[in-house]
Amino acid sequence: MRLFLKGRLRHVMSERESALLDSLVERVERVPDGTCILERGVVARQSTMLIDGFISRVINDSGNRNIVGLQVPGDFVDLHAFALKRLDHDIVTVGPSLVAYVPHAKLAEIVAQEPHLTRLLWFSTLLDAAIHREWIVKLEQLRAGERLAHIVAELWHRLNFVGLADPHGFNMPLLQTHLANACGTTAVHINRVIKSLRQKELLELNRGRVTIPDRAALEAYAHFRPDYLYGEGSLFLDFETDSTNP
Amino acid sequence: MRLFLKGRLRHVMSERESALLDSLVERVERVPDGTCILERGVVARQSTMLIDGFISRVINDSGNRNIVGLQVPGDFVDLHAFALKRLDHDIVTVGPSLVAYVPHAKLAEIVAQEPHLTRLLWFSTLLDAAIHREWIVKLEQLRAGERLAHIVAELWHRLNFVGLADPHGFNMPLLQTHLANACGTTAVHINRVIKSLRQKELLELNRGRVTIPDRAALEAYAHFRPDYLYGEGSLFLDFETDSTNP
DNA sequence: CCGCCGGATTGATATATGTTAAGTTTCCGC
DNA sequence: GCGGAAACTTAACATATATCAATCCGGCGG
Repeated sequence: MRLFLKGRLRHVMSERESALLDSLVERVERVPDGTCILERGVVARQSTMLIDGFISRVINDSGNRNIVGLQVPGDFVDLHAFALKRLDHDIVTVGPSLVAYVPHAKLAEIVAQEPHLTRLLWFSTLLDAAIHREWIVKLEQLRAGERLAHIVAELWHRLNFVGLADPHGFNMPLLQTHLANACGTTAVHINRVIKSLRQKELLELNRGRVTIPDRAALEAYAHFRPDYLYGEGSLFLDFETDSTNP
Repeated sequence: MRLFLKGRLRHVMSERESALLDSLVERVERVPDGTCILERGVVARQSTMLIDGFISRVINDSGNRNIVGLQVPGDFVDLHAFALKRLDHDIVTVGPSLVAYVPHAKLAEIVAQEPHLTRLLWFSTLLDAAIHREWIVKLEQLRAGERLAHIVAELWHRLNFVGLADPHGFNMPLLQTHLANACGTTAVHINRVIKSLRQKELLELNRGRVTIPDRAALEAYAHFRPDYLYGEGSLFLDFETDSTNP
């Protein structure tokens, strides 16, 4: 779990807290592509940390598989289920992944005894909410090409936080179908849009690999501003104000 | 603050906890229409409970005022700011409103001493996240008319939880411009869509008042399923499992 | 090596929505 | 009650995207 909040608030977590978090893991498991780890409406007794691979948040409606969020390594994917108990969406792997499970009983002990760590966990779930909000803006305001560029820009930054991006792109298991579902458009149209971005030399997309020739140009095209990701030195500066640290 | 989580988890909150929450309020204030209560990027030292009126979550981008969420009485609007410290969006009143402020220092004490109540507060922020996700689905999948119907259906349920809806509609200060910004469309188009819904007898929209002739029909049209709102008896059934209650 | 299959690509046509512009109604201060 | 601003309404036209249909391509099992 050493990737948890890396690039974000890792520095305000003490070594003791890090070790404590590690000790919560009950089981590590390799899961194949397309596995539903936690289903909408089912009572959850554990939450999942993503160690390797990609995970999508999916809401099914009248046959459509809408992707409402994407998770990368280091994300405490369904920590939401600790407070919500039953999720409103499915948690589905994209590509083979490695996950770690943390029982809710142990999280309850943390909440009872570790206010500072509790607040960090709470923070990490609200980070997801901030990302949701940016997706809403993206869907309200951008057109398909810009939406795709926005998702790619976001993924680059989030993967960069955990050391999985390089200056010219990153590896990614998402198919064009997934990207279409995440952009609120069709596979046919996302394909046309990819072609157009390729011609503009903003983006190259091959099986499993995204290439970004000029990241600044891509981000400008996507109206992307990274501050909502709460990376170190951006929106989040002074966590310790009126601290709950013991 | 007696409206907080009403219709949702109010029943798992003890009288002691309710009184404790009430005691956190430092100041109650009447604020006029269009006031920005908390601005993106500004360090927050208190959070706001909405007592009366409406509040919008707004993200400005290149001149557009995108509404990424709406809050109704009983909502602990910017509780997110307690864990995030700086918000990624603005909190803006729609119509004159009555709000109560809770200092973060007092919330920090709650986190340190009241694990059960902490978890309820955490829950309420994740409820916002669940609503964000449903908005994402709405924007990905529905067309403008269905989006508008969806927002109206959602508002009816949320207002109903706190006793502010009636069987045939509710009062609402949102202008057509607001609805357009929340549906990711233009004021001109939202107007066309309102006309069409009126003709279909699904919706009547006058200044300050929404009339719903046939709620079941409206919800069917909007593909609306209320379970993501975590009303009593829906997704959220057994909060006390592996409880943190002392 | 062949054939198959899932994913990617391209084309033609239909539809929803954006844009611009002009008019109408409602509200509110004077 | 009058004048003006703000909100709402309608129209004509431009464009992005959906839909339907066909083809292409690459990996993989036989």
